[in-house]
Amino acid sequence: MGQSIYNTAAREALVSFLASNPDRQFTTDQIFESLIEISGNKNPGKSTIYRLLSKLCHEGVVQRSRDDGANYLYRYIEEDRNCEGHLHMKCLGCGRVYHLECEIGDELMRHVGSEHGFEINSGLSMLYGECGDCTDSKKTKRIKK
Amino acid sequence: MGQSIYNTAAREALVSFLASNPDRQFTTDQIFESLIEISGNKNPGKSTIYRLLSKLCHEGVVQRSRDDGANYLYRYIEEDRNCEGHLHMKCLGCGRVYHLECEIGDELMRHVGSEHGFEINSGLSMLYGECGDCTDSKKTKRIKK
DNA sequence: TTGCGTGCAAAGGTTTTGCATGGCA
DNA sequence: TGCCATGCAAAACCTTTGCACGCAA
Repeated sequence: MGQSIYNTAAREALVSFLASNPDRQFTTDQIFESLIEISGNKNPGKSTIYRLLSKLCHEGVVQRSRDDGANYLYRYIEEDRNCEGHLHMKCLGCGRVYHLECEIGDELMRHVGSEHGFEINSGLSMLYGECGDCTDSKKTKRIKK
Repeated sequence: MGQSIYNTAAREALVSFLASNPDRQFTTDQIFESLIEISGNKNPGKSTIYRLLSKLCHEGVVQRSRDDGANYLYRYIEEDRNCEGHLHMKCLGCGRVYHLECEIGDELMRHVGSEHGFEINSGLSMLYGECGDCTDSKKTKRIKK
């Protein structure tokens, strides 16, 4: 039924790149450029990357999403992490995704479910904002002026 | 400085359609088809719709966003409603957007800000899931079988 | 009458697909 | 050896833009 997966150079390069940045999302262009840096002149072609990303999504290795921006975003899903149960927050400054593994998140989902009749799918939901690192670096810049 | 706005048939048709569904998001294709139904053979062209939607976003009348899906989504912003302060939940079944104007949402944003250093932008954030109406209709269908 | 709005067609950019070849198991 | 993967180019798709004409104010 399911097709077998071949371990090729392109697949390995892509997965290892994404896996080394598990809390970041990348556009396809960012992926292309990064793989050129890593693989040199033997980098995989664009259609290969598109096809691999599509397969990895089906395999549950990678999550595809989209901002308000133009293009798709891909993020590696850590194997030992079940992201189904908690909410995520994405920093609009640096693009990092933070896991809200905290009682307040569960509480919100429970409350919304029981009081408002709305069952939140935490895996698909995303809160956008600015993380502490980015807020701090902005402050630093402001002081420097 | 700012350009003046002309009240044309196309603009009126588009705004009145979106305004009559303030809690729904539409793709451009859905908008095209709806305007054809409403306006008949004198419906506005696609480029006009695209240009109008772009202008309406700048005017703050419409909000543009994107799901995991392929295309842009547009939603009318109710005039008497300030959506900056609260979170939104979108039903994956019917596409409606619900406003979480509730203490628990504020609490989560405060907590995340003070405890995790992450400042949530509520206007851009979206929680996905299934609303009560859709859950109920599923149950009904199940019983009917 | 002025300047914005409109429609058509063409261009632009991203993603997908067809086909012949290459490579893993 | 049998499939799957790859690369190139072409196609498909959504969105934007140029240009001439139409229309609101």
